[in-house]
Amino acid sequence: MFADVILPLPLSNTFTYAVPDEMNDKIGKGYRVIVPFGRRKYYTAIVVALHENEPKHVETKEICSLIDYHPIVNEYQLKLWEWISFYYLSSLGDIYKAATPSKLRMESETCVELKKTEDENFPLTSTENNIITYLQNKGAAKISEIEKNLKIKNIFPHIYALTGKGIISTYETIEHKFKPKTEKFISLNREIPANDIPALIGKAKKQHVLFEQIITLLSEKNASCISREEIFKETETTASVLDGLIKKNILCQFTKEVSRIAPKVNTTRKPFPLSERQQQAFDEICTCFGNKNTCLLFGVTSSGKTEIYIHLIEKMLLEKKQTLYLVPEIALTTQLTQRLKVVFGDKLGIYHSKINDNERAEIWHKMLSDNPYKIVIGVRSSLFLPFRQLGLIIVDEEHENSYKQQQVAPRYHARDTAIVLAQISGANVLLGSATPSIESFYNTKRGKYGLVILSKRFEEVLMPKIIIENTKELRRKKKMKSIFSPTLISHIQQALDNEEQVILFRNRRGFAPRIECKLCEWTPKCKHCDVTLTYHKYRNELVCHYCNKAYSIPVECPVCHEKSLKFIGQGTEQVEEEISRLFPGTNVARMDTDTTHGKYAYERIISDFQNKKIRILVGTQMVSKGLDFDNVSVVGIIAADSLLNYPDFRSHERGFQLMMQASGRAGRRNKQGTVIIQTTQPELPIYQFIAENNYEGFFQMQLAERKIFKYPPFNRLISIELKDKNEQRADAASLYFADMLRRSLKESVLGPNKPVISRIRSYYIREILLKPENKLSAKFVRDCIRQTEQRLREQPEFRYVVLNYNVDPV
DNA sequence: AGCACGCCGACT
DNA sequence: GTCGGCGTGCTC
Repeated sequence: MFADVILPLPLSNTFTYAVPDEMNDKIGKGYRVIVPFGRRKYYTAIVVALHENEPKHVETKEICSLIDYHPIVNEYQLKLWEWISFYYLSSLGDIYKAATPSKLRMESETCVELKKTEDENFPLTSTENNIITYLQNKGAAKISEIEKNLKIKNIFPHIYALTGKGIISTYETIEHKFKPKTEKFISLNREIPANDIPALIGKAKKQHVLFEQIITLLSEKNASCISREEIFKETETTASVLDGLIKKNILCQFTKEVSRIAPKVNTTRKPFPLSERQQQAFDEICTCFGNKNTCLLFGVTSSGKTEIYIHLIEKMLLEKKQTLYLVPEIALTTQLTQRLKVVFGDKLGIYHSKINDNERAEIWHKMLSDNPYKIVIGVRSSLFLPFRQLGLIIVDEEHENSYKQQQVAPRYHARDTAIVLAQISGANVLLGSATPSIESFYNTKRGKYGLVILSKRFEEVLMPKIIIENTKELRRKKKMKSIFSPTLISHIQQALDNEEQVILFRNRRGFAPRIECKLCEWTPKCKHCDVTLTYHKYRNELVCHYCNKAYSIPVECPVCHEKSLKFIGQGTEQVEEEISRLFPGTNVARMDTDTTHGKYAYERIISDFQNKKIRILVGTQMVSKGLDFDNVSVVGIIAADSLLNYPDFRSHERGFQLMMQASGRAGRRNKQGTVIIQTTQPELPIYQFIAENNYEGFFQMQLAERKIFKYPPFNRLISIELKDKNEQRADAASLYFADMLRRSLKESVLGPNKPVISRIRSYYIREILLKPENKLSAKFVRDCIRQTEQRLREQPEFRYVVLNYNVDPV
């Protein structure tokens, strides 16, 4: 028998291995196996097919070992992988890597050991001697470990040389990366009668105290054992006192496997009853699922969407089906998870980027077990978990661009992938948003998705008042004394006087977007990327936001030697500084990627703001996402133009969503909030739509534009990126590619173009944009692309040009 | 992706 | 002469 397997490498094809006879009746689809690949590497592969067709032209190797007794990836998942690979033009290996926790994929490590000591017949180099000394001290060691500890670059030739001389030998080890977590537990020694204990402890006072405390703790918990950690937490004792009792055999210590994901608290409440309007929406959603797969819940901010989700999940539980609740990375806050946790307790699993890999593996195993999570709340990648009985996928904030993986393959969109996963597993999808994406709303218009609307805020909280400030006019009249308009300043003052809070937006981090020479307008750029550098005041450095390289501030202009350089534009840092200057003594905090690096930094800022320790919060888009504050009365958008001026057809959609979401932060019960938008182009229709809270109008305007310019949802979009360190080669390859592609896809091929940022990390980039009409089948378009890729690779000079596809870029 | 192999320039 | 860098090719 032969098995086709997927390897965790960016290779598009599967590889065929011979199944050893003794594995014949144990192996199956979705099982993990260890296979040799290449000269000396072993990988964890996934079996995707079993058959009897011996591959021609290549000799098969044998599978070394079978890891599982049950499939670790089910049929539904493999189907989903296939679809992603096809639709997003990515390799199965990349998908396998993105889908599974790395702890489930062990890899081989070559170890070396000493066979005999030095032989005079062979003189040794100094590096070789170092290796031998290391092995004499350590015994056997992994090659990677020697390489790291002795700081040897490219160690393999040395290892070969030593093997050749017969001094060392090598062997392979495969490490199980996933280790269950263990903790040390303490219990009483039942064999000693309670009466004897005081005598046994003798005159050790602290031990007496501790012993009594442990007895109390055990009876409180009604348990027979307690972890060491907990003893130290609950009492004032030290390890030596505890160990004293263990030594006297009064207490027993043992190791126990514990779960990393076990919930610490487990209180549950019943879901709150729905309001009349919520109940109506709930019923409409259920009816909609009767004849449609997907439904869009269009509900303004704080209209109580979450409570409706909770009731839908409850319904799924009754039907014994699982729910996946997808949220954008940034929105997965303790606020939301706590709210679900109190209702669903340990039926709920949480899956996001900050949990470590051991926890991920544990969640995966739990999903495979007989008692899987009934509900998983998670980010993009939780789509890949092994659900068994998926009934519902909720995609909250469905318009969020962060649902699309952009940087690395597979570049999939979680919302669209969720819809496919639901089709495969017979589930429904509920999309939720206050500002739906143009695509999704269009899909409701043409009847593909159902639509349910919640137009009132929960408990009659008023929609905020929106003021559009013309900063160009104000500047001309010399009324702008800072980066804030007088109206904004007076509103902030008023809010502070009323003990209310303020949020200020600036869609750019750093102090000033760039610096410029006063005389010749020279601007410093990154050496490796084609972008201007951003000035960060607190670090006193210029930083490239593409590759993160930092530069020191130039003393003078290298072109004209002028000594004075000026700052152009304002970033969040400058907004923070200005506000502190204008309102001295007020607590101001800044939230952007620079201030939220630590593990809890983000949470800390949020909770400080909630506890009103912070009065004014300055930040990038981060502050607009999925947070509920009940005391914010003023939201200021400092430079709205910068949201709209991107050379991208989606910039207005994004700007609209961002400003609407930001407005949603303002307002509290019984009091209308105020949103102040500062712009130099108040005449743009988008501002009118925002001020009137008119989504439909904005949607119609966008739709008309997209139709004219052939953008989604009327045409599809695939961006093809070609990269090379040699600019001429990048040019030639992209021209060749575009010409070849035009033969089959004609005028839907645009470019090649030099992108706005045409060089990143020393790679020259060219972009070809494909706008195939909707009537062309996805298969036809992808076949054309794959064929063209093959032609390109047949040209020797283009073999190593880097090629990336981005299907449905956002 | 890794890793080997082969070619080339540059140092003890 | 050998060390280390980089281009090329292959992995069932």
